[in-house]
Amino acid sequence: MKITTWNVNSLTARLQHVLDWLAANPVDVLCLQELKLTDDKFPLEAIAAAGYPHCGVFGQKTYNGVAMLSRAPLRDVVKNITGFADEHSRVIAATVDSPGGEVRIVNGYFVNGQEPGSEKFAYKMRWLGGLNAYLCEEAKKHARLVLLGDFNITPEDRDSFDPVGLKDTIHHTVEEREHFRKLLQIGLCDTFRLFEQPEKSYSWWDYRMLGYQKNRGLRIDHILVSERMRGEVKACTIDRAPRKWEKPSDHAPVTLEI
DNA sequence: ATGACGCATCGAATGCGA
Repeated sequence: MKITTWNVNSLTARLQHVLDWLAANPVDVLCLQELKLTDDKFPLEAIAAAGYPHCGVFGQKTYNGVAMLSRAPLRDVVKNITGFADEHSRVIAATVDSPGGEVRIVNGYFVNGQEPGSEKFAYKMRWLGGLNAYLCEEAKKHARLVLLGDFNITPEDRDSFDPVGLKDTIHHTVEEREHFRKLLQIGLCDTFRLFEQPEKSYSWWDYRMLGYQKNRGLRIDHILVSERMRGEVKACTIDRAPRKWEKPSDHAPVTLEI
């Protein structure tokens, strides 16, 4: 079974890329972030025609918005973080059957935070606190749990192209990394690091200043799995191919194979 | 230090991303 996370930076602008990518990579579940559209504008028909008739959609105008596209039915779809009031559409969770039994998938578009010390950064910290409490409860209910999405956090220095120059800046602060570590303490593990990976592996590159061409990137899109699933993980890979296409998303898709 | 690129917004200049 394959599950993918991809921040598409507007599904309106990226629908053809999504369809092209799915045609070449027929994964079981595709989790999207930054739809930047309302539910009524979600291209259900085109996505169903591509083989994904089961969609959980939590859209929002202009910003944010997440969705889960699945070949198999989704059960118990829950939007946002239970117990944390949020104006933004940032999280969607659902249960799907897999060969190893059912899996609970939580798909998140984590808060960016803009700048340490800002009001947006304070919101990021509150949001991460809410997410952690929510996942503690989800972990109790679901032995097989996947948390994936755009975390907007580099877990370690090796996940950034310039950990020295960018020290303590957004995505690199001690506070953000502490929150990431607290997710691991629930029993989740960063599946990308279960395997040998190329040096300087990133999932996002700035549009500006030839970021991709110079591989000036960050690894901020992650797939974590619960303790129970750790032994099932066959691979976790970043697909850089669509980042080379015309008018790409600035993020690459990341795929878990179990 | 700033801006660079891209996307969205009732239509142009601005907010936001990371």
